[in-house]
Amino acid sequence: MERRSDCPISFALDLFGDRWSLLVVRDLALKGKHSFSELAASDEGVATNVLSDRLARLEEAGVILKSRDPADGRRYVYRLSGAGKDLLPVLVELIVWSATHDDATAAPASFVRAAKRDREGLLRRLRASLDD
Amino acid sequence: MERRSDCPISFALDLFGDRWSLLVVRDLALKGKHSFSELAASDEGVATNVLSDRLARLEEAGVILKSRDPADGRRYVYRLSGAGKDLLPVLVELIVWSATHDDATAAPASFVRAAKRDREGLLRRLRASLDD
DNA sequence: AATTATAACTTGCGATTTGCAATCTAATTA
DNA sequence: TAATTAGATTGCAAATCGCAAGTTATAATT
Repeated sequence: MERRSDCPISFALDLFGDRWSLLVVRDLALKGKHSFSELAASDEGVATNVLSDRLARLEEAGVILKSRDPADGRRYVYRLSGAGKDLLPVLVELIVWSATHDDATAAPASFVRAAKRDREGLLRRLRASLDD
Repeated sequence: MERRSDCPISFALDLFGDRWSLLVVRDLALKGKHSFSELAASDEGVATNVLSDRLARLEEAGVILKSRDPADGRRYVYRLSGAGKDLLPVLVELIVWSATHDDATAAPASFVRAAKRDREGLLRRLRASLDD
């Protein structure tokens, strides 16, 4: 992907400005998914070629790490890198925005409340849950 | 656009999960642009048909407001709605992420510093600058 | 050992979306 | 009234999409 300008927002959109990349990050960050087949089974129904492409892009961009599953050689384990974990604040803000402006959203009320009242604490807890 | 699931992140991506929508929001929120031709002149070089489509989508979604320019009947004035202004935190987090993980980014250091040290204050100031 | 099943891709293909250039309409200016 | 400008539309090649089928490697079953 060619970088379109030196704008930081443009840079971020060059990496994950599409309808799928941040869903992969969401599943790794918030849903405890780690394998291709788990990621492929999302509610939104990613096509496997698209998932494969996004995983490769995100790995290339240093957002996710890919390693073999020591327990099953057919599997790979996908997890967030440091840069990937740093996307947690972005995810949280997207959740808050949708929870505020979309009536039909399924964001847990407790999550949204925590995001508004104790953002730092929530982020710390989310980060900690990824680090073990 | 058909909604893919009831997930709040998915909902947000259905609205602006592409390479251009948030650049339009950026230009309205942070660059003081208000007309089609100003938006079309962005560094990233949007095609006018794409810009036209994104403006229509964002207006339909209630993120931007479109009104005639009282001073020039050929022009329209585009500005952020309340929901659009609520995207400021998302933009800020994207800027912080890119500033942290992209060496070539052009994010003003003072902006990034403010975002990290006094997030609430920065958001308040940005919001205030949009409300007049 | 041979077969069957599973995980992660990859390929093929029609349909949609994109970017770019060339219009087009309406309003303004000369 | 002629030329210019703003915003949007159209045509078309190229890229990307979703879906289904195929491929390769590993694991489980018989």
